[in-house]
Amino acid sequence: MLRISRLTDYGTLVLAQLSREGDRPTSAADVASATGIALPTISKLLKLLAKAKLVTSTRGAQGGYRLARAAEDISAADIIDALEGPVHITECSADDSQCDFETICNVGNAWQRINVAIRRALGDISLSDLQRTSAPVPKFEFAGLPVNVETRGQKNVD
Amino acid sequence: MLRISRLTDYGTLVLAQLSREGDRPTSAADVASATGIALPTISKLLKLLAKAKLVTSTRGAQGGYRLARAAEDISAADIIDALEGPVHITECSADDSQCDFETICNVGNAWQRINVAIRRALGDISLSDLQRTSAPVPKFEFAGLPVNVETRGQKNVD
DNA sequence: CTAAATAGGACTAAAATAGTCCTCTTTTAT
DNA sequence: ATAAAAGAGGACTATTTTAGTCCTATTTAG
Repeated sequence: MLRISRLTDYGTLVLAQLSREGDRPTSAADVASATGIALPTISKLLKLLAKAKLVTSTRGAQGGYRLARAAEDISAADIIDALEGPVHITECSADDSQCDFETICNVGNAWQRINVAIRRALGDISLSDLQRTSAPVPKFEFAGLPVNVETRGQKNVD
Repeated sequence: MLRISRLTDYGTLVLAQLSREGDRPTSAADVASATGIALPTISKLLKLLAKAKLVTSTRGAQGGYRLARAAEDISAADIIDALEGPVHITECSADDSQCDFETICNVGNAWQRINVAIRRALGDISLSDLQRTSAPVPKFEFAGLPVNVETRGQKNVD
């Protein structure tokens, strides 16, 4: 649950790689060999990322891709939006959804609001944060009580 | 993305319904008619919720289900765990996973740590919070700056 | 003993996801 | 000019996940 797709995970690797390459265009093939992910998949990812304006492309020989802006200015939410499209935490969070249980549904919009909260938090985490091994992780608060997440030593969080 | 399955959404409705019924056992059929969800589906859900110890069951005539503990003591994370099982935000967050890119992977465990953070936050939201139409929603903080989520007026959060 | 329930699990259908491939266009270098 | 290197765009297939249904066994109240 609360899962990102594998493509999004790969996409993060791809962006991190481009970030390391700096300003020169890097071809999809180079990214593929640097990451170990199959070229067609990399290619697909880069096209999606380009469409989302997270990377810019240069065609032709010596062409390739590079980050459209600094790694600090690309958020986790940007990456997710680019690669997973407009998906909602529940079906009825969609604007045009026809929730059959609307009149019965007693949970109101709580899940949706949780979704908003999560997305906001993800908007504050940058690609460069993701790249740091000891990335600062968002601190959550609920009802005024901060929940410190930095507790380590738990390997499996289920 | 960051999606809960439809079953989890239904499951929340089911639990909310049991919460309203109070202490007397309610049959799957009654929950079905109260929520408008098909009986086989309700039945499946209640079995999963029972296995996860969120509801207790009484067999036989006049039997049914009731909440195993107060709505205040059932968290959003509990519900998700019960209905979605041990799923991780990325494949390599699983304890026993064999990540082929382990040596290359430069994103470290950031996504996993984000996952921990989100789950922690969800652990602090109770079923009774979910039931309140104007449920308090978790307040997220990042790098010391609180992000207030209560901004309304945005219909679609993509 | 019978009817009302849950328990458990097998099974099917539908949908989302991942991954591959093909053809076209653009650009650089010779 | 032209060939080669690259991205653009999209169609297509296979796999996996999810949702939903159904059947049979077991338990318990009356």
